Amino acid sequence: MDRPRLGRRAGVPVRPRRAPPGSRGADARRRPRLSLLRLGRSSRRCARPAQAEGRAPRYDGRWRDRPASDAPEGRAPAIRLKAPTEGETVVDDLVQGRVVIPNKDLDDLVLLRSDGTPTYMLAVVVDDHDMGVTHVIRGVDHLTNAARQTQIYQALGWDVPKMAHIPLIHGPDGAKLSKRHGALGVEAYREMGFLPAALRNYLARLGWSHGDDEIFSTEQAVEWFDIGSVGRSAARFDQVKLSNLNGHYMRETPDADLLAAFRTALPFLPGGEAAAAKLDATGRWDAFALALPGLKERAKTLVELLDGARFLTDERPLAMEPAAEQLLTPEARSLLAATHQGLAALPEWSAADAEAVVRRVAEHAGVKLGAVAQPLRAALTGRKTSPGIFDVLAALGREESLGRIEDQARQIQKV
RNA sequence: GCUCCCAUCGUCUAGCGGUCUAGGACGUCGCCCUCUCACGGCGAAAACAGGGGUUCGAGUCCCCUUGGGAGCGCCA
Repeated sequence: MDRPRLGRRAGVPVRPRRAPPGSRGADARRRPRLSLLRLGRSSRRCARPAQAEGRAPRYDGRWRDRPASDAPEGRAPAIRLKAPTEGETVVDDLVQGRVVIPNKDLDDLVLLRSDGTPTYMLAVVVDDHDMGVTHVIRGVDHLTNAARQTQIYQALGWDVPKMAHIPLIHGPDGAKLSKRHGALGVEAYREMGFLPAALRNYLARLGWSHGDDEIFSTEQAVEWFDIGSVGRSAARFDQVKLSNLNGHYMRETPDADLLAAFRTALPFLPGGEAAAAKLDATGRWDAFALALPGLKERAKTLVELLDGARFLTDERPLAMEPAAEQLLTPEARSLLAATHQGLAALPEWSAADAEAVVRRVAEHAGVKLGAVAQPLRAALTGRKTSPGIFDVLAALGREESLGRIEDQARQIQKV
């Protein structure tokens, strides 16, 4: 099989940074191969003359061509690669194309520290070679490293694996993604209520495309993906678009599956623990399941879903949002009283039957449906917006619904 | 400073010399649907960074400018 073998992700160490001197790891890694290298050695202090001018410090090669016998006594030297000074090093990159770096700009990198432990550059090369890694895919920030590592491969006489350096993702403001600019771990996206499939879909589309396809499953992405169609320019992370995509996924996910996803994500959502406890204690999960179709239509994230479902666990008497309070005029309250009467007489409790009652109340009063539905929404949810009011009625159930309506209708007397 | 990379609507992108009066998606703005908010439907505004070439013909190829980005540790 010609399956690509990928090594560690860039930046993720596979072993302790510094293996204890004499440990197997460090030793095994430096003993046999280094004899193959053309080595330079260096003094401990590397000159940093140009720092003040803003130029990066480079090894000046002071020990490069001197015999080992010249080395000062009692000083542990670092071992550097004796890199070519002429010509150029070529990285044939699957994404970046043919990248040519002049050798004069690459200095002799350290292979072994003065304490004998290998550096990242050496370790990666040796490791990848030992593991039979065929493809190295990482961010463009490693492009220069690719050239340096290529030099090590060449010095060792090993085949260079295929390289692909993909663009970095930038923040919404165009600055590079940093801790301050939204560089977050996956857990953060879970806490924000994003579905894994939606996040994968969004991320896949960043810097890569398959014609005009915007929404595709992970399986399709795997099938379609082609490293060659990865672009070379950096993309900005757009959380609004992620949200839109997530909303799409929520709507498309079958209720049972979404419910399961919600339950597993709940402990990670802000206030989720408390909400879960409440849902468990009040036995309102059934109501939640009933309301889910209407709820998911209105939510872009699981966090919004949770918020939308709050009316299910709120307890009587409901706290009214100011906007909802305004809906409850004296006229509205008397309409609620009439609605309560009609609803209470219902032999069956269903969304359809409730709708018939409410429409009849509106008709008799000579008002539009909204004039009854809006106050009803306020009474039932304490808010100005919610899923369809008949679905709310159905989800809440007869007893709770009538109780909440009564709470508000009753206040007519007080006015 | 040196080296390398990038450049199409606000954003993600399609485009791989003629099919581009530049397509799609998110966002924005209208209209419709409607018990609210959403969803959905319809429609609109919105881009080839600038300048030189090459070519019968350039968003597509080359060069320069400008603007972004990355790298330049005995860090990974």
